[in-house]
Amino acid sequence: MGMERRSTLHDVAREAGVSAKTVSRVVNGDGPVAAATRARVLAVTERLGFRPNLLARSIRTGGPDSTVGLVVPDLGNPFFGALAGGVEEAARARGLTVLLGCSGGDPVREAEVVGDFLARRTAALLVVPAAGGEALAQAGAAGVPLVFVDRPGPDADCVVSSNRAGAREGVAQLLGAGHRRVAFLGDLPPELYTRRERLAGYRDALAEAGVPVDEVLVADARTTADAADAVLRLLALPDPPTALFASNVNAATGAVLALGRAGRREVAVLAFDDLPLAEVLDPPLSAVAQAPAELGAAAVRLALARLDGDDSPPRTETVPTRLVLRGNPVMAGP
Amino acid sequence: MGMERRSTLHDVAREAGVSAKTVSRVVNGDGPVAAATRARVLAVTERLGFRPNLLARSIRTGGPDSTVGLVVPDLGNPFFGALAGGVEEAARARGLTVLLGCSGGDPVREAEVVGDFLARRTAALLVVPAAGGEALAQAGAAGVPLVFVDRPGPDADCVVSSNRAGAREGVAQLLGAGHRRVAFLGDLPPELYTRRERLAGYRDALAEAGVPVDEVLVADARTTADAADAVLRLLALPDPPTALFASNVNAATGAVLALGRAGRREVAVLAFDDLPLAEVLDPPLSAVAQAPAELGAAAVRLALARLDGDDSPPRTETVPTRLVLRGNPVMAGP
DNA sequence: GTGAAAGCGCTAACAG
DNA sequence: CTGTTAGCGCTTTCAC
Repeated sequence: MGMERRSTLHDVAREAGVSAKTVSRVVNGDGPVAAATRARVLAVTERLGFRPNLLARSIRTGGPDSTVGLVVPDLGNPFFGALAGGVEEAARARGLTVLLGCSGGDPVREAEVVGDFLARRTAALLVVPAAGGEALAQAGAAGVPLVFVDRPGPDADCVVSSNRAGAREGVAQLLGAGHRRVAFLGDLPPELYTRRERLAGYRDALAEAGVPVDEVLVADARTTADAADAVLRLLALPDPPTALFASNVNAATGAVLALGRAGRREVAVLAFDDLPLAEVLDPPLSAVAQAPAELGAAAVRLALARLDGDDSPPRTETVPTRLVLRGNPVMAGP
Repeated sequence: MGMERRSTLHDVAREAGVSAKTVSRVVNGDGPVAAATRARVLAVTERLGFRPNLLARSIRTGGPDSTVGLVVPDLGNPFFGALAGGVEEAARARGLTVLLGCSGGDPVREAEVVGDFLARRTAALLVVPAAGGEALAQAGAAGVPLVFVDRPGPDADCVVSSNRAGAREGVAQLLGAGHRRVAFLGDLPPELYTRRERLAGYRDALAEAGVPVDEVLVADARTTADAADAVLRLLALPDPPTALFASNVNAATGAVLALGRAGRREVAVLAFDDLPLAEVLDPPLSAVAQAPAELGAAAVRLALARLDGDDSPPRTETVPTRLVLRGNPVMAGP
C-alpha cells in the first residue's frame, strides 16, 4: 500500500532547503521563522504528508509522554464505559491521549497493565483498583501521579461517588414518604467499598429517622436471582417491607422482576445506580444516579493538578449523586 | 515522593559493571549472556526498579509501536464499551496496548484522533467510522492497517454484525409463530448502515414468507418517545400489528413503554440488540443479540493479519447475531 | 560472551 | 532569523 517509510523532519528539511531545526520551529510554532521560509516548509510538510513522530519528541524532551493510563476492571459494564468516556473527553481537551487497560478485577493483571503504562512513560495513571497497593507502589517509585477512581486505594488521591450520602438521601426519601419497613438488598457482608458505604448510608438514614434497624430486612443478595428470592421471602414476612432499597443494579433487577411477577406494584423500589430503562420497568425504578463520566473527568483534573506541582496531602474528591424519583409508592408512601 | 529521574539502561550497566548492550541483552533475553552476569544484571535491575523505556525502543527499532488505536463514537453507549473491552482483551493477549479515542460521531474529531494516533506510530487502527474517508486516506498514506468496525467504510477491511441476516431471522421467527401483521420501528430513511441493513432484513423475511410489505406498518421513530407514539398509532389501526420489530434500542424501549401503559401485553416485541434488562421488562423483550466484544476481537485479528503481510483485497468479516426469545407472543403467535 | 560506536527522529543549547 | 552540535534511551552492527 502506502509508501513504506514515513517522512521525517530531515526529509522535509532537505526538500525545503533548510535545516532540521527550522522545520522543527515551524512545526512547533516556537522560535522566530521568516514568513517565506515558514510557507515553504509548510508546503513541503503538506506535500510529503509529514507528521512529527510523537514518540521521538517524547524521548528527546525527557518529560513524561502526553498520555494518561486508565485501568478499569471491565468495560462490558456500562458504568466503566461511561467513566472511560469521561476520562477520554477530559484528557483530549488537555491534549492528552488515553491508554486503556482492563484488569478484569485481577490484581496481577492490574499490576501488569500499570507496569506497561509506566514503561510507556504515561504522564498520569487513573485506576479503578482491584487491589491497588501494587499500582501505588509502582507509580510512587516512578514519580507518576496516581488517582484511584470509584474506590479509594491505600492512602492516595481518589475520586468517588457520594455512596454513603446518596444512599442515605434515597432511603430518607422513602422514610419521608411514610415508609417504616424499608428493606436492604445487597451482598453481605459487602465486599466492595462502594457497597459498604451504601449499606452504611442505609443505616444512617434509619438512625436519623429514629427507625430501628430490623436485621431481618437486611438481605444478602449477590445475583439477580438471589435478589428475586430474597424479595419473595421478605414479602412473606408477617410484617413485610413496603419499600426496598437495592444497593446495586443486580439487586434492583431482581427486585423489579420479583415484584412484577408477584403483582406487588405497591411496593416502592429505589436503587443505587440508575438504569437507562428504569422508567420503563414495571414497577418503575427510582434511583440514586451516579455520574460516571464526571467521575472520570474529575480524576483527570486531579491528576493534572499533581502534575502541575500540587503536592498537598492525598485527598478524596466526592462526586455527588442525584436522586431520581419515579412512581407513586416511592413518592407517596405505603 | 519518588526519585525524580527514572533509571536507565546505562544506570543499570554502570551499577552492574557491564556495558549497556549486555543489559539490553538480558532485558530482552536475546543474545548469549553468562549466567553469572545475567544474575548480577537482574539484581541491579530489580534494585533500581529499572523498566526499559518503550518509547525509546520503538524509536530505535523504527517499526510501529506496540499499540493499536481504537476510535469509537461514544463510550457512554454500552455497545461501544463492550466493543472496546473486546479490543483491549484481544490486543493485550498479543502484547499490544490500546490507545482510546472518541469521535463523538464527528468526522472532524475522528480525523484529529486518527492523526494523533498515527503520530504515535500505532501498529494498527480500528475505527467505528463517523465518516471514515479521511481516516482511510491518512492511514493509507502512512501504510498502517485500518479496520472499520460495526459499519463499513469506503472500500476497506471491516468487521460488522450480521445485521441483515439477524433481522431477517428475527422477523422470520415472528412470522413462523403465525404473526402476519409485523410492524417495523426505526429511523426512516435509515441513516446508519446498520439501520439500513436491518430494514432490509425485515423486508427479506416478509418476502420469503410471501407476506406483502404494508408500508403503513413501517414507522419512523427516532427517539423513545417517537417510538411510543408510533406504537399507539399502529395499534389504533383498523388492522393493527400483532408483532413489533424494533430496529434499535431506543425504538424497543418506546415500544415496551407504550405496550405496557396500554396494557397490550399480547403484542409480541422483538428488538435488534439485546438489553441487560430485557427479560425483566413487561412485556418481556425478545432480541437479536449482537456480540460487541467479539466484533472488537475480530477487528484486532484482522488488523494483525494485515500487519503480518496479508495483502489480499479488502474483506468484510461478519460476526453472527443470536436470537434470544422471551415471552409467549413471540413464541406462540397472535 | 562482551563491548564500542553509530544512529533512530527529534529538540535543547548555543552559535552566528 | 537560521544553522550546528550534541544527546534523549535504546538497539543495531560489528568487532574482540
